[in-house]
Amino acid sequence: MSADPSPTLEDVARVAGVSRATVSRVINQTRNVAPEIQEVVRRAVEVTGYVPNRAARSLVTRRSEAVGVVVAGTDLSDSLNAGQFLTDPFFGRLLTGIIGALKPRGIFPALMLAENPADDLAITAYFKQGNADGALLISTYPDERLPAMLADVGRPSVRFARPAHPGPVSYVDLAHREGGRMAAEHLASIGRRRPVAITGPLEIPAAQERQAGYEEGWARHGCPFVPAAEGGFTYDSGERAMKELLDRVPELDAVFAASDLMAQGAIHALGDQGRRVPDDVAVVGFDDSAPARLSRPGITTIRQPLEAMAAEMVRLLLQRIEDPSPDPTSVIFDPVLVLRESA
Amino acid sequence: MSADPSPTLEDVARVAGVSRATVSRVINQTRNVAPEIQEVVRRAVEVTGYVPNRAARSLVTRRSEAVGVVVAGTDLSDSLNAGQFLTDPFFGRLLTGIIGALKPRGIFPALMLAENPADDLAITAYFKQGNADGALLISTYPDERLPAMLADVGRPSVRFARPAHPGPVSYVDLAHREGGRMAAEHLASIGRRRPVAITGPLEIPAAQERQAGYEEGWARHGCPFVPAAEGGFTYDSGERAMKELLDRVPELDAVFAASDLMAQGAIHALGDQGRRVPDDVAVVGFDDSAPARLSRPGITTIRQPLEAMAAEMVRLLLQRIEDPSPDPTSVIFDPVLVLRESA
DNA sequence: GCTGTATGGGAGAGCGCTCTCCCATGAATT
DNA sequence: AATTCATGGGAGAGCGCTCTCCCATACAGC
Repeated sequence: MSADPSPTLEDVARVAGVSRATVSRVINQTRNVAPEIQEVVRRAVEVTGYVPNRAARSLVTRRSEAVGVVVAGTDLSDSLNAGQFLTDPFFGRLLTGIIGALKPRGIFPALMLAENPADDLAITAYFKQGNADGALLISTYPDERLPAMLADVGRPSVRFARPAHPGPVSYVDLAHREGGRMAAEHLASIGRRRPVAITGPLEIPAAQERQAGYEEGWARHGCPFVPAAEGGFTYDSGERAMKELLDRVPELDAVFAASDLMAQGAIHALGDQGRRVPDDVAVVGFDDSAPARLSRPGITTIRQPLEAMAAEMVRLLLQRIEDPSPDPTSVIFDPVLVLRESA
Repeated sequence: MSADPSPTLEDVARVAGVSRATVSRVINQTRNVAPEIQEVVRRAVEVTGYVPNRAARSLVTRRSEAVGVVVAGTDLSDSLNAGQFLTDPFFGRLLTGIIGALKPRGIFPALMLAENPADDLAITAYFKQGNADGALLISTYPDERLPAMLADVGRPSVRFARPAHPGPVSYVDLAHREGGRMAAEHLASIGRRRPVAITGPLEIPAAQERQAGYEEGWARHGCPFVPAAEGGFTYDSGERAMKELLDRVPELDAVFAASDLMAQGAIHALGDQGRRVPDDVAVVGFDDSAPARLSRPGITTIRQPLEAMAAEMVRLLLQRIEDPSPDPTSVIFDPVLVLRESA
């Protein structure tokens, strides 16, 4: 069963009675080969159990047929934090989407965590060695170094979320502003009039835009000012922000939290103060992550089509690997309002 | 900055004024080289920005210096489920541990999901092509096919958790029985006398052993029979099992749930019935995952040292890649009781 | 008939490394 | 002084592919 010296093209050629070149042509469908010879070759491949040697092929094609998924962002150097990031449902959906989109090409992505500048260097070296042809970057915080470093070693990258500053990187993003607007629209449509907001970290463009859209939406409904507290996307920060807002705006009846986790924290804080959700206060989250689906009450939220976005990232990257000449491009996806119990 | 034609060994040799072989020796520290020449070579590497070409090296060494992490288990074909598995905190900790242990070697693991037999084939082909030297297998359910398939193509694998049937695979596991025993011991030590259990799926060896240990522990404390309900490791199944047990054994005062998620579900069910935790009923979970830490009350649990286990998996795999001749080995880790509020 | 042109196959160079030989040198042994 | 031997360097083969040439054949057009 296990042929120790793995068969080579030469072996297949001998069995098929043709030259190495012909076998290569059949396998790569790179030029016309007479149908009957194709058949013979294919049978020989079958018989020998031949599988092309990736290293040999890569050596001449200068392609590894591999891609890397780089997870960057907050300092993950304490393992707890890193574990939590990998654990983030948001990330899980994205990664699953990436793996699924890569599977038909027989590619399995290499996973890397970029926690500090030393990691950036190691990752760049990894790409330069030719271990992977391109990178998919996922980072919660705008990260400018890697795309440029990778571009320097001739490796294209596609980023999830728009970078803070334009660079040599394509990206896929959500229409965050539109998402915020949808949240306001929905809350207004169910008769709420005293909105507040729990924003994400405002140095993140996405957090800014969600908030801007939300405010814009309320402005249209005659509510020019929306009290807001800044959170950090986490459960605890949502809880804290909610407490603060309850102090500042006791009469509030609607909350938009820029992440489901913060929405969950907010709902907890509301419960502690005896406010019922959604009767007293309606809550809308963002992401449509597991907490939104599973917690009680289920959280009405703005869904990011992460699987589709992941597939698009893959498509963009493979395209740029194929032909690096065109400029980086970006694709923006529309969010979807998902109704549950909280609003 | 970006040298389009990446420098080769030849280039470095020319700059250093030595032969290709000498440069190779310095880089790989493979034979004695005069210190002053080493210095010259190292400077030449610096100057040229040389990085060895992985493909060329792999072609001759027949090593890819890559490893794969294969996530197998329940049918993940619906993306929801798969996303959830990647999302599992258990998995996140393990994966983080693996990545961390691999990092010093400059290896970034390729992530693969094995959802069905076709995937097994694709994964095996991937390894046979020489894309990776060995596999780390993580599956919640005993999976027999892959280790043998990989062994057939000459790739060692290390599994997380003991396989149902012995095979050509090393593994790392927890002393589950001991964990169950610890849970019983602790519950008995705080004066509980009416224990019940929510087990994991009993076709899983680990679930069986946790339960066996738990029963053994109680037997020592004069409680030969422990009512049990089977769950599926999930939140919902824990809630359901708890309800069933409350019906069957209304006087219960202690619960051991074979996963933190089930413990969380159980606590929820207990709350619905007006039972206070831990005053009326003490609850012990298993894993020490995020839910155990973050939920209220915090769940007293049996911790798996997943990071250490992941590091050991990596160690075992690299060792077997280095020298495949010795038989597969296994390493068993001891669990740790983590005290929180629930018991 | 001869040339022109597809069509399909083979020969062989060469991708960038590693590693086995082999050789030059100088120190140690006799 | 002659021989052995350890030490450190170079030459060059070859890993398994791809791909550019080149050539043989078949068939069309004149």
